[in-house]
Amino acid sequence: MKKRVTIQDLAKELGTTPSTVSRALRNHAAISKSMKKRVIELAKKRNYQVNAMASGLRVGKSKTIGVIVPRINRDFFSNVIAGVEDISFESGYTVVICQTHDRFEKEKQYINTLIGSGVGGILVSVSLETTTFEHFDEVNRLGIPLIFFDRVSTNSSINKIQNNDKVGAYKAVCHLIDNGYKKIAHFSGPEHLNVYKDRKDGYLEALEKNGIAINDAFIVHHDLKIEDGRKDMQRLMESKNPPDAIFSSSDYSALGALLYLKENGFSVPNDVGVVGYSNEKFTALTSPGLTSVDQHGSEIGQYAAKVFLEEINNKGKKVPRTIILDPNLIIRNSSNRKLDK
Amino acid sequence: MKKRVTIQDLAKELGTTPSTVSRALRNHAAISKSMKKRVIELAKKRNYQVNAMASGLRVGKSKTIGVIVPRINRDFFSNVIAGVEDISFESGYTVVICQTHDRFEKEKQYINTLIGSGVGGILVSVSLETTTFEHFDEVNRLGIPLIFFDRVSTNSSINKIQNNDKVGAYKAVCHLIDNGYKKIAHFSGPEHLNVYKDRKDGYLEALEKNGIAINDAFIVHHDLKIEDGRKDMQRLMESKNPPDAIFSSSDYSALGALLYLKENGFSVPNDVGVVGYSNEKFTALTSPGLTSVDQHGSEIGQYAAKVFLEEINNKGKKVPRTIILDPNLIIRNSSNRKLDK
DNA sequence: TTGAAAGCGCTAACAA
DNA sequence: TTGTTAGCGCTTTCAA
Repeated sequence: MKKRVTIQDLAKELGTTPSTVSRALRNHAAISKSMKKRVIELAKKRNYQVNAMASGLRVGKSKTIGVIVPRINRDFFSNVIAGVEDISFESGYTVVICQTHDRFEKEKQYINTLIGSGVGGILVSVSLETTTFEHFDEVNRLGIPLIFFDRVSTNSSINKIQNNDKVGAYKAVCHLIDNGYKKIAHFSGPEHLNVYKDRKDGYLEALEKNGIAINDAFIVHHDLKIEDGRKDMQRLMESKNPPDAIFSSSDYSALGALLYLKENGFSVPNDVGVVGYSNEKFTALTSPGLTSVDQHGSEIGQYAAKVFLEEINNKGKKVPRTIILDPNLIIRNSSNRKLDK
Repeated sequence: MKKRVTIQDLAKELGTTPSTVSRALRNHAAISKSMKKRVIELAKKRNYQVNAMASGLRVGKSKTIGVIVPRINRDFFSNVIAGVEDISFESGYTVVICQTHDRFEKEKQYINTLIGSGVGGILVSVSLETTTFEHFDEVNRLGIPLIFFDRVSTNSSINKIQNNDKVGAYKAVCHLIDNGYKKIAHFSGPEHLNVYKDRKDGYLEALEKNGIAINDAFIVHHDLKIEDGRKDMQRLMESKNPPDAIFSSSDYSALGALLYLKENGFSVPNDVGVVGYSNEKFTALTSPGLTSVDQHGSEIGQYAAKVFLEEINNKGKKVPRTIILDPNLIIRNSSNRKLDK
């Protein structure tokens, strides 16, 4: 169990000093070509690996980006992460992935851990349970670049990368209306999260614009899990006035609804239309395929990383950026009804 | 943009020294109760966060575990990660997740980055492209605990947590035979990976034990993606001697096969039976549901983290552990044929 | 173009 | 039970 090779070891072996080696390794302008060559060759030969803790301690931060997401096994978030990795890799940043499992406490802990580990910046999509944002104060106080994506803080003076969820929902509901559905219910999540609020607004606007009265009984708030969708679909279908379509803010509760309907003899899309949100991979595999809204995960991740790099480069200047993408409706058979004219 | 609070700040404010504060924060036995109380209270009040870079530099390593997986959006791997998080969290370790996207180069880079960042240990499931293991030499040389899981090195003197893939495959193929399938083809991955080799061995053994001749044309090696499964299923079905069932080492290529069959008028399971591997969530959602083999992702992750913690505690003593779990066959309709007697 | 020296924040051996 | 001191490996200012 030998010790790791340090800059000192290299300097000694080359008959020079740590500062020169350090500069050579980082391609400093003042170092001669020949010295750089010697240093880099020896470093490779000795399998030298820069000690990120020492370097980070010295410069006050490390070359890592922390990404905090609710869950990594959602296609949207894993696409975001891949997008972040693409961009940050080119600039020599390592991505540290943290999943909160939608718990507020976990989110706070990760923020503190990331601060403590000296991350260069933090990209975050907040947990379902997050209603307050004081835990980000310290990040700002320390001047650590902070970029929200998807589920963002309502504070306007922050960096955020979002989908236009209202437009996504609007497109989805108009599509249902175009297919002849008139009694469209909606599964929504906690309203303190912008994404669910905006999708609900899109739903409401689509109904209004098309002259369809809003029925409060058709608006259901739950945690958007498969079982939530199943249970609430059952409740709605067993009610006196059942809906003829469901627009869910999540593919998961849409899936629950779809499963309930199929298991109970309803035809989808003929009896009931179903539309989800996020375009999870499984939406292409259900029978019928589940219409959904694609959120450009990879692009969101790339933008988030780019905004981070901008912040790093314009250090000092604070010009919060907001980037909003228009999501795409992906039409599958769960909502594609043959209209009987 | 104020500086972060340090141990020195706390010491000054309390009229004591950094070492006392440091010890109090880590609950050192020699510090009085009253001092601990004062320190901890002030730390909380000032929102003190230990500087992991300074601490790590001092003790030679950080309280993080690096987990390297091929992809985070596979249910198996995200379950493993959740398992690792469960255990390591209790011991104050942070989990750093790295995905190689099945690239050897990425794997090497992450190993070096993790070494450089001073991780306490590394848990790894190697990439599809990994055929050599020299990139782990430095990890061992530095005495950093290294635990392989699922896709492991063939070296015997290492820690590894695995499923018994041979048994999993054996169960799957026997199940097909029990359902009357006689011409069972197999999709396999690169043979240098233990998991694919073992699953193939299980497949071969099941055929032999049941007196079914092995047909080399039924054994297909590819990259196990959806498109691979689709293409090779087409090739097999269009051949002179098509199979009546497929056992795939991956749910993804099994899905490809299933889609091809459905799109081309074959009945699954009546004409052709299909069994996959890994019990991805989507296997419950296809029509028919895809029979698959569950690999206990969460348990694997928990064991891996536990073995890591053991290594840390028995520092010096090297007693490589091997833990092998028996996977479960999850029977769904893609292989559940009504036998016509 | 290179070197000397200081110090980032923390921990631990040794001292009191 | 607490304090003093040195130093982990690196970067950077200042000097040469």
